Amino acid sequence: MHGGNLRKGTWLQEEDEQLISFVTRLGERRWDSLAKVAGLRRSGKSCRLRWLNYLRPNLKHGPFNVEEERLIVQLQQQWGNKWSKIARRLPGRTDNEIKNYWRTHLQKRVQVQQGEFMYEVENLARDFKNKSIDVVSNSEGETKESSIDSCPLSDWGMRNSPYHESRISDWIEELQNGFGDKEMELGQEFNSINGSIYDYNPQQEYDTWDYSGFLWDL
DNA sequence: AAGTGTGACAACCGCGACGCG
DNA sequence: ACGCGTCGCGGTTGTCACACT
Repeated sequence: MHGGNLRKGTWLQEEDEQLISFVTRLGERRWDSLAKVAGLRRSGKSCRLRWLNYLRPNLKHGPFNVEEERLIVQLQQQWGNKWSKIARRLPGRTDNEIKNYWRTHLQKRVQVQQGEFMYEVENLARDFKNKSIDVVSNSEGETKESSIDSCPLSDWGMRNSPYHESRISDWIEELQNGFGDKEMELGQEFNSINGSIYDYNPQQEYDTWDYSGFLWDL
């Protein structure tokens, strides 16, 4: 097909009406032929896109609701930019619409929200580190250096024990059982901090929604 | 009021997959 | 098996409206 005489850009109402009329009669196929038969100076691709994204019946054209937003973010994280696949889970929405909505509305929100989550975790970790240095100083009369700054967060819990325990929970337990009141108090504090970071249940699948409560308020 | 920046959405483009003769 | 036309997908660009200076 020669593209020299083809129209581009925004569709006119007459073109839409013409397209609807011919797709209804001929079906959603052979777009190049359909465009010719319909007398549309558009490429088959352009006709197909226009039909699928805007003219097809049962399309929703309003704003996305919260449930749809949640689903988009969840599925995007699960499948990546598989917009057509994601679109199949949102009846009445098109891949193009979802893709645009993701880029203009959701992507930034998710990035901000994830950044804030990591900020919170790092604060807790820093707090935890400071307390651990205090306790070690008190119990052994010297301060041992923590390697938190050089450790990835995921490894940090395992590596940072001043007793070089392989399990940080053992350390917490030891603190709570073996020390005096002051240390016991600290141990409980550790436990509460520790719990917020390390009470990881492998049976539970963590995803964005487990730590993104405020995403929808942004 | 005019110029500029930004966000939202529509449409196009390139490329790979698929089906058919 | 191969070539060609068509389709589907994801990335990118164009356009418009509105906010801001």
